[in-house]
Amino acid sequence: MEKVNRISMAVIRRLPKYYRYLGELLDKDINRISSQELSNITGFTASQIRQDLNNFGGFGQQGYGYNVEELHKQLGKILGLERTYKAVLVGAGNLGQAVANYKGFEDAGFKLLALFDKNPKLIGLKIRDIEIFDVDHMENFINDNGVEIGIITTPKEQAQGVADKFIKSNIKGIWNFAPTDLKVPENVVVENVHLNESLFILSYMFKEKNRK
Amino acid sequence: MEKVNRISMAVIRRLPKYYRYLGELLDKDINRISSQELSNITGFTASQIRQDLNNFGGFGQQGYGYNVEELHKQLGKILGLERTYKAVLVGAGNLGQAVANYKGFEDAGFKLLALFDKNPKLIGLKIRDIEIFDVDHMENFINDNGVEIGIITTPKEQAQGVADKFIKSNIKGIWNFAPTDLKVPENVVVENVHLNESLFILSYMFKEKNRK
DNA sequence: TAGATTGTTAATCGATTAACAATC
DNA sequence: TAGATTGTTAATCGATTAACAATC
Repeated sequence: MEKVNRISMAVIRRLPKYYRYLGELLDKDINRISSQELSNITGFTASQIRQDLNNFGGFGQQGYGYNVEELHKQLGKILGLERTYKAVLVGAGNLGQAVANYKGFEDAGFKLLALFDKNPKLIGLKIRDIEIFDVDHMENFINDNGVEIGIITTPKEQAQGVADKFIKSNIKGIWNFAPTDLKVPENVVVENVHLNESLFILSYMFKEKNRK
Repeated sequence: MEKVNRISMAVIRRLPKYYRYLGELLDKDINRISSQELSNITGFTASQIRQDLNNFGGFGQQGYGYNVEELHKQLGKILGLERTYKAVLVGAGNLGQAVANYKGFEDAGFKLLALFDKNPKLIGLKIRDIEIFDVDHMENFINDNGVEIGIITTPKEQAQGVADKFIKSNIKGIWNFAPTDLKVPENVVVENVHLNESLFILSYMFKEKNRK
C-alpha cells in the first residue's frame, strides 16, 4: 500500500473549480498566477489555495507563483482526466437523453458506449450515434466491453436495482441522478446529482433572503 | 430585523435528505422515529441529527422521539416548500428541455411559466404545455408575471448575460446549470448544478479507489 | 541582491461527537 | 414509577486562516 495521506472531500470538491479557472486563464494566454490573484478570481483565500495545492505537491515557485499551464496539467492528472473511461447510461428518458447529449463528457474523458432502457418505444433510437438498447442486454454489454462507469437516470424505484446490476458486472463508478442514496460495496464510488435536493436548497435560501 | 442565528450551510444541505427519508417513512406508515433510528437510515450520527434539528426548534419529545408526520411537515416549512414559486427557464436545448420535464418541480412548489431561447427553430414549441418564447421577450414576461426564480441552462458564454437580465427584472433566485460562477448582488441567491465538476469528482474518486 | 511569493507550521475557528441532566 | 430519548452543554476533531522562514 502506497503512502496515501487521505485528502479531505472539502479539498477535492474545490479542485474542479481550480481546474476550470486555470483553463480560462490559459485561454486568455495568462501563464503565471500567484495564489493571491487566484484568490481574487475564485473567492477562496490565498492561504487555502496554497494549502490545497500542497496536498498534492509543490507546484509553485517562491517569488514567482504558479505556472498556469503546468498547474492546469497537474490538476488534470490529479482529477484523472488524462485517461478515458467507458460508460453506459440507464434510463433513456428526458434526463437520460440530456445527459447523453451532454457536451462535457469528452472533457472529463468519459466515452458513452450505449444507453439502456426498458421502454420498447425508445429501444433502437440513437442519441448522437449512441444506440438505446434493451436493458436486459446490459450486463452482457458491460462485460463484453469492459465498461467501468455506469450512469443512472432512471426513476428512483429502479435505481438500486440498476446499481446492483452494475455492481454484479464489475462497474466501479456510478454517476447517480436518481433521487435516492444507493447502497454499494466499499470499492465502488458513487457521485450523486440530486436535483430535488438542489431545488429544496434554492427554495430555502430564497425564503431566508426574502423574509421581511 | 428578526433574531436570525445564522445556520451553517453544512446543516442546510442535510435538511433535504432528512425531508426525503421522512417522506419515505410516511409512505411506510411509520409515525414515530428516534434520532438513533434516523441515524441508522441516513448515515448521519444521532447526535448530529439532534443538533441539526434543534437549530430550528425542539421537534422531538423526550422518551419518545420524533413524530414523523410532524417533523416532515416542519422541515417542509423550513425548506419553504409550503408556498409556490413562479419560474422561467432560459436555454431550451437538451438540458433545458430535460429540466422543464423534470417531475420534481412540483414537489418543491416551482411553477414553470415559460421557456426562452434564441434559436428560431425552438421558439413556439411546447414542453408539456409550456411554450418556448424568444428570449427577447423575457424581461417583459418576467415583469408582467411576477416571476421570482430563473433557471439557466444555456452554454456558459451566455450565462452571465442571462443572469444580468434576471437581476434587472428583479428575479431573486437563480438555479444555474451553466458551468460558470455567476456574479450576482448580495440579495440574489444562486444554487449551482455543475455537472462538469461532478464528473471530475467522480473521475477523481474512481482513480483513487482503483489504484493498485 | 532585494522583492515577491511559496511551502509549511502554528493559531483560530467552526463543525461534529460525546455526555448527561431534563423530562416525557 | 422506570425506561427511553430528547435538548443542550462540553469536549474533540478537522478545516480554515494567519504568520513567517525558506527560497526563487
